[in-house]
Amino acid sequence: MTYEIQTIEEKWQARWEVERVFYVTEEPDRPKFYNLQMYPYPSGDLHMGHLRNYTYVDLLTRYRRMQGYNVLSPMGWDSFGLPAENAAIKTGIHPRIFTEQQIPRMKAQLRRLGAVYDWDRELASHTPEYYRWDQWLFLELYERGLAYKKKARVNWCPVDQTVLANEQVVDGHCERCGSPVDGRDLDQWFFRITEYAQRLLDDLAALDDWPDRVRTMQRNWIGRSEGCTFSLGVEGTDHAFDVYTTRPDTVFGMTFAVLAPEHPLAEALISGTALEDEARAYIAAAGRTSEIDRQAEGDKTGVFTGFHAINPVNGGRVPIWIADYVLMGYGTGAIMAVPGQDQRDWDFATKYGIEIIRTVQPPEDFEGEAYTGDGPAINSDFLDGLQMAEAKPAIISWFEDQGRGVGTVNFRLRDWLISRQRYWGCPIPMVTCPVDGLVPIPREELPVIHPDVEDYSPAGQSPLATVESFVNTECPKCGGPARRETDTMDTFVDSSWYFLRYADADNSEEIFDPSKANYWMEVDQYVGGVEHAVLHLLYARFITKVLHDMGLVEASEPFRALFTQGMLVKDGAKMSKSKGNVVSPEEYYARYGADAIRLFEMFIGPPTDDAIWSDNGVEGTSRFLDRIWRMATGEVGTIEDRDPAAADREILAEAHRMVRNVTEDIDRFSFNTAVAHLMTFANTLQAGLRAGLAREVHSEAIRLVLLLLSPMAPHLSHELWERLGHGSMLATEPWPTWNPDLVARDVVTMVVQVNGKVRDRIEVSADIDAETAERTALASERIQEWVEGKPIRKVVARPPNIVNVVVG
RNA sequence: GCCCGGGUGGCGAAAUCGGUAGACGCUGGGGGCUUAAACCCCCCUGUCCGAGAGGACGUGUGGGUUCAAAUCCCACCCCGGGCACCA
Repeated sequence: MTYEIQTIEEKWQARWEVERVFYVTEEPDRPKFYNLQMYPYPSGDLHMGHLRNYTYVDLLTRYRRMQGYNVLSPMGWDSFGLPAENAAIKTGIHPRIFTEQQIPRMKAQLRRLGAVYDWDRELASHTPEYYRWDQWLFLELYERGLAYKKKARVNWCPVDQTVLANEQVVDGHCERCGSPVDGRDLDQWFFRITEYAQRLLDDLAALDDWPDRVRTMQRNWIGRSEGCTFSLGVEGTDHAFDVYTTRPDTVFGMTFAVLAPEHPLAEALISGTALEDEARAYIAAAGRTSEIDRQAEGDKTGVFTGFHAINPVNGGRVPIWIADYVLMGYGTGAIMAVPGQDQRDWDFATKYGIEIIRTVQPPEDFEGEAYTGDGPAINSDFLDGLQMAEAKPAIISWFEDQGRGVGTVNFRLRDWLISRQRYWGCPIPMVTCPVDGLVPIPREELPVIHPDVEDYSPAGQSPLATVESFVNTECPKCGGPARRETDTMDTFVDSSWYFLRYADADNSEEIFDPSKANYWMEVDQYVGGVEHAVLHLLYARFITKVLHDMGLVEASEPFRALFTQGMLVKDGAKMSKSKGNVVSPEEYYARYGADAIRLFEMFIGPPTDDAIWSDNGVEGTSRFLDRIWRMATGEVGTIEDRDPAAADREILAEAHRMVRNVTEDIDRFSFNTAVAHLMTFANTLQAGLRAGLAREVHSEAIRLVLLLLSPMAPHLSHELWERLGHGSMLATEPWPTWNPDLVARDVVTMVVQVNGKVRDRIEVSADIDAETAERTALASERIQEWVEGKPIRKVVARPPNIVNVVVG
């Protein structure tokens, strides 16, 4: 080893910190760049997969800094949550103690990688200084009617013993622990995200620096649909119920109607009838089944109520059924069933022998299933002959004229359930008073600190409920005895505004100073995993819009550009502690140093793709860095004190091409090819040095290499920069520019094809015109051999790159 | 089922606008340096034919458009992800 990696890395890590190179304040006259990674849970140990992501962000921080931006790159901890709590249950150690042991370890590991942050802005969501503003935010939402408590069927994780938001249920299983989720009816707190559904949908359109994939996922999750809600009367009673449909044009084909088992009318209708027992048994069975078990498509069940509804368009009698394929939580919890035009209704009708009427003309030979395609309408009276796009507005107008229905919009997005029956989260600042009902804690009493408990184990209710001194309190309104809310908030509440807090992390008077937030927001580049596409990223957009509406921040979207990095894969699985396939960086730090690891992580493949870890890849980037060191320090070839010759000037031109290529590649997040361009130039430079290189060209080439390398391999670049006598700190140097005159080529290789196959390559002047190119190509002996004896049909010349001769 | 991605050497990959397929790196092979080894340096490394010059083939499969297709169009196969009884 020609240099002491460990010593150098420690030296520069210390200097960046001591000289506060990456600590920033608002400077209104400078362009700012807010560079942010999703703040991590402080798990303690970083593996190679984490390092990849931290390196991307650090690279961008350093790159934008050199480009002259006032770069904010803060770091903090998503420190509430289940891992600390589960550790506490096992060991009895307080989650706070556990968490606060992990944080310094994580910090040390980030420093070890050479990642730089403005640590003055460090925050941790488990601290009262932070979560008092969660509570403040909750109260603001409560007062605006955006936080409310209601009894609802919720997703219950039997292992974690807590409720989950819809977004946290994946394939019917708990997103965290993977166990199957049950249904439960509980009194829970919700945030009214549905009120923002349309805005959350509309504003997606402007987020064009987000991956389409994420935008599509959010669009689907929000799930806007346009249709019609109309009322069905129940024959022989005063009852009526609303149904929602996206296909009102098929209303003439309704042959039955369905109520969800939980629909209030279901109980009212069956009560006291002959079918009562059977129907009640069905409803009870459905109630025990979770929504997940109900999702067995094709195996639909239901029970007839004995009642009929009247079709408003033609007075037809249709039976009313109760079936669990209709969900109470969407639309009106009741539907008109049109088996001819809807496959689910078709399946149900077929099973129970219900009549099927087609109201849209299916293609010839189409039978045996519902036809869901476009018109023309048939069997539909005044709609006959219309296509779907004409029939829908026509029938909606008819309903509206009759006063029986109205065009409506529905969203699949449900309100965000934020209550959690767990200890290690932010307490909800509310009390329940027997006199005054739900009463908010006054703001001046915040934060509501959660007390220590004996037992962290969840038991169907929050462990906080076992602490009498916490639960029993006074009503802030009447002073009488009252009970505190013992649920805590979903940790996604913490993470839905932390990026605003970074703008003003120490503020003890307000959640943040709007003028500071307005300087830094929006986040210019956000980096994180795609797994948050409909969780964190949707919640953060929602809360940002609420804070915008409160007048606290001008931005109505939090993240201008989003970059979702791929995962690191080993042995066919994502690198993770639970899979037992993590590669610890320690050994690699010791053998190759942080720079070689960073460079390999950048070189391994496209950053948005998953990448497969290979043990000897670091070897390659380490060799490259060693070579740079030797070339910079004059250990390779000969450096000659003379004026540059043609060969030297060509190497300088190549250096400038490297500057252009690397810059353009970093700008388009193609870090792997940026590294490749540095390697390509190193090969050129090495050949030049072996042949003998003019000193001034050597110096300039090395200067450019170090500037370009510094965001990726900062330690080695800084050390060489200093040793070569530059008095400045490399990190604060301006990013290099390239000279277009040098980059331009005088002579290029022109490819000559015959019938599309490459037959010759000719060196030509770069400004060759089409006619000369054609003449030159045809003059080539090799081309003449291929053309000989055949008529030339056509010559396509695209100077200076290609000429294609078409013969025969 | 619907909606997105993707499929290129032994491996990771590149090809930014339809214009030299395989840059760069890894692995492997040959050679140099060395008493020897490591490091380092040079050469080769898509498949097939050929002593070589060179030629044929080649980007999941089958068609098509074009002077020219990894790239565009149609159909299909496979892999990954998202949504999924949302009326």
